[in-house]
Amino acid sequence: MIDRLLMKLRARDEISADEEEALRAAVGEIVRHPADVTFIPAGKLLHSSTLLIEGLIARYKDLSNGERQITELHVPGDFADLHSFTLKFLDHSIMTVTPSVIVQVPHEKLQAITENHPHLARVLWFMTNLDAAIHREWVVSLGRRSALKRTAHLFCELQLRLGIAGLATERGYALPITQTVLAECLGLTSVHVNRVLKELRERGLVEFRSGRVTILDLPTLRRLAEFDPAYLYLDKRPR
Amino acid sequence: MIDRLLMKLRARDEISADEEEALRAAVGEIVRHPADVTFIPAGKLLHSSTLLIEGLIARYKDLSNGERQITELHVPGDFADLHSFTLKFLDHSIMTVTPSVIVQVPHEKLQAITENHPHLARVLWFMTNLDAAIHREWVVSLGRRSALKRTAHLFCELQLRLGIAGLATERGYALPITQTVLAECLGLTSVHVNRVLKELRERGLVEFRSGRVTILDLPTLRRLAEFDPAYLYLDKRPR
DNA sequence: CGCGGACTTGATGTCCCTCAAGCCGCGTGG
DNA sequence: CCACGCGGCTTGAGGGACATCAAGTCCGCG
Repeated sequence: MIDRLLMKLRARDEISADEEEALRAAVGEIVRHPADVTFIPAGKLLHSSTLLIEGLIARYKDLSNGERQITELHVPGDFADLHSFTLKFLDHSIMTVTPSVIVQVPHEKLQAITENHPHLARVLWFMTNLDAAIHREWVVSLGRRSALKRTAHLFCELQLRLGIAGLATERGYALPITQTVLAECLGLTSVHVNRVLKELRERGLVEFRSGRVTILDLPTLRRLAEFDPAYLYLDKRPR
Repeated sequence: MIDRLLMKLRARDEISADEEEALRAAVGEIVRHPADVTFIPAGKLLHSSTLLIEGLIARYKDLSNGERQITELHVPGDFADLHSFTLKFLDHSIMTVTPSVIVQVPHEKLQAITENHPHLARVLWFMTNLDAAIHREWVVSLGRRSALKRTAHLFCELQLRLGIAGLATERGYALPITQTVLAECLGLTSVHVNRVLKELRERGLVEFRSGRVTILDLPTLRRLAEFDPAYLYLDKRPR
């Protein structure tokens, strides 16, 4: 059940059998949500963190004019709100993008981990810092990259992150989301996302159709996006 | 020396005398840097974290065309790279924006804190999560707010964050940076920042001149920016 | 006194938004 | 079985926000 989490962690650091056991012992029962459900509203007091097992979920903020900005897209193996352990409530909401399977990890179990497994605690801290690194890359994309490069960059990021979880190859991956959701990630309108997707397709770089990303030319796609995976910290050194 | 850090922490949680002592014992010697110096380049292996005592420093990423995006602006009392404790190296660089005074906190001292002061460790973890929350708000600004609102929002954010450190009032604060640096925070050109500043001034909301932000009408400024300070977590509850 | 960096302003250009229409696939119900 | 509605996708025309290019001003400093 926590296999994808372990894959994600072990892509960055050693996790002992003992630590693995501690993680397994920490997870609660399985919960299923249909698509498009906000299951954690901003500001709500939280007592557990959400580990995504299957599906796609998004962190987002609403604006007064009804627009929405997604601040991070989560893939299986991600903690969607590990940071709620120290924050207690969130400044943003969390919704399912596709039908999803999650498990809850009570904060008291996390607390126990911080007390009994200092290295694992550091790894968990690292995971929240990894989210922050992803945020920073999105800041750069939104601030300085054109719509085309920004979209290409997101496809590159998801290819790597899903790849770690065993859910993507160099050829592509399932991404069953609408162009509107994509637009909410990219700070664009769905109309413009549509035009950008057309151009990426016509350039022979990547195709996004019927819930699937098909990568046609990864090297060129990465060059276009100026994609440097360093921010995903996919090296293995002690944390 | 770490007074502003303590102010920042105590705006969010109780810090015991014991914990205060542990923090004081952790800081190394004082270092001074002139303005506009990158003292932590991206990718460099780090063995200590940087606490800003005086001045302004920025986290930023360079792009291939020579442009730059600042991902966070740090004020006195902020750790600029507390996250390097778990990341080991950074995905971005850190530079001084104004002449600055910093102290280094060796990672081994942070490690000792995590082992001997679990609550303080949680507070430090919280601090890195607070940075992530600020990143998210910048994502929202860059993705969905107009240049005018975005600029107003940044002035509101800095007013609060500097206020906690005792460096701002409701009337304004020192911000000795150029319009170009402001533009690098806001994902704009300095030319357009200039026009935006003019409009904010003419609307009677805020004035930015000769290194100082003078707030003329804080309530209206906040309303324009749709500024909701929840993301700065300025309530006091146990972490 | 002259130089350079920061700021300011105007003219023009472009990227992306807005508005609008049409299409397609799918589920629902007569 | 087809009509219809609806959400998602697609495309065109026009507009607006911000970028680019280009001067020119202001001011501190050697």
